[in-house]
Amino acid sequence: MEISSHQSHLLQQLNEQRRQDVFCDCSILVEGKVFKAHRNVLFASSGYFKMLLSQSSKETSQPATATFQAFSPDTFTVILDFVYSGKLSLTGQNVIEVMSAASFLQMTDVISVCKTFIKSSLDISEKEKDRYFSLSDKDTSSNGVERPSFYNSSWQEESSSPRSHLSPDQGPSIASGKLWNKYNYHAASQRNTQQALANEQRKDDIKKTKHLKLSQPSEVVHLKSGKGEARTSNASNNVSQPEEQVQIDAEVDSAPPTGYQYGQGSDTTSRSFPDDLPRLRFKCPYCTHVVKRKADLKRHLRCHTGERPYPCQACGKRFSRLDHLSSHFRTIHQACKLICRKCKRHVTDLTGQVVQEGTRRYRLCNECLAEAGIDSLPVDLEAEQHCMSPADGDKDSRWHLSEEENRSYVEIVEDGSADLVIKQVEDSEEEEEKEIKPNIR
DNA sequence: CTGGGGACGGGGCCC
DNA sequence: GGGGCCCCGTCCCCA
Repeated sequence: MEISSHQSHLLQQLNEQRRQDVFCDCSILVEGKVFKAHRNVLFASSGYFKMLLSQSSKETSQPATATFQAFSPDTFTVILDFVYSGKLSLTGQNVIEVMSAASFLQMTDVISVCKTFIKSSLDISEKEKDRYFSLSDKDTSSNGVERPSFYNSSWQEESSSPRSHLSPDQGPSIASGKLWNKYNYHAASQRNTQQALANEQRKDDIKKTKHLKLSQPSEVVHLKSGKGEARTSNASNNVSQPEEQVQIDAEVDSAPPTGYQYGQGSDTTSRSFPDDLPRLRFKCPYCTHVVKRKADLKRHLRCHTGERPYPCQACGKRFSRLDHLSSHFRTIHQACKLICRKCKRHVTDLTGQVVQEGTRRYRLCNECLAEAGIDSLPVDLEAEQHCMSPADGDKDSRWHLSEEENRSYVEIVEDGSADLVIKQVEDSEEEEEKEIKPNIR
């Protein structure tokens, strides 16, 4: 017979004990603020504490102490409240730091919840989501491509040293292995619930995976994109992880590095920062990347979550960043490069024309145009209309041309290629920008 | 095999 | 502080 209320009652009691400092045998110092807790509870809730406390378990007579300055007391309050109540008080303001702290403390459940929170908070209109998902649905069943896992190494890098002497074969400690499996489970289930990624995404993922497998910089530590991920993929080869971590942090905390220790040497229980260390960094919970601004982290997180909130209205391709979309749009659909695609010569409005191929546009100089013999072909408005339609057929996301632009069109369709259209260059590029930009959001 | 084009991630700057 | 934009480096694909 099972009494369902027992667990919550027990947790309530423990929480009560914590509040009243009864039987608390553990102190956590976060930026000067002391939190009291029970080592049993911490041990059961956090991979970090599990490691930490198992390390100091021999000295149970001594009250355990941990010091953190990697996150704020407010953040730790949220974490600790979760530990003792199962309730996570997330807000748009604290989610990044809570996730970062959870990552440090190896609390995969919290990370998962934060992830979900961030996903749902990302500024994606429902319409776009629907579009995205309808695109993705086609491919859901076949989306068997495993996305690279980044947390594994993050764990190992952040698991400050007690187990770092393990040989690569041994992999993470038993505890971490557990966590890792659990995390995989979450990641997989989340992937299912958040819908599969579109074809394009899959392709990118495959690319990433390939990339990860190819890159094996085992010693050099970079904070650059790709490298960090590559390193994370190389988790089995992590004998030098602690050193890397130190190097990363030294690099990250460009402010006086002296006195800043993180997971090295025997002092695994504390991280000492200079008091005046500027808190100008946001650590990615998935990899070792650290950025200066929260907005940059938000941007960076998309490369892990696969979020692509910016669809190209012309071809349907989705981008994780608006500037990449803009760049793509200018390059592919606006023929912004004043270079003849064939002879690579500089072209102007007078010396060249814009050629359209499907939704793609580029420039050709008049000579190459004549050479190609496509200046005497009939106009095919229907084909033009067709190729102007967005790839996914979303009527609301038409990418239109300005009235002026349409007026100035001289569309010529090449024989056998219904998509080839030529437009006389007016080079009202600034106007094009004005006209089209609002649509690319 | 190689070079070009495009995608993409990071950093920095400006507003 | 955040968004937008630009530049740069890297990677991948393809002709």
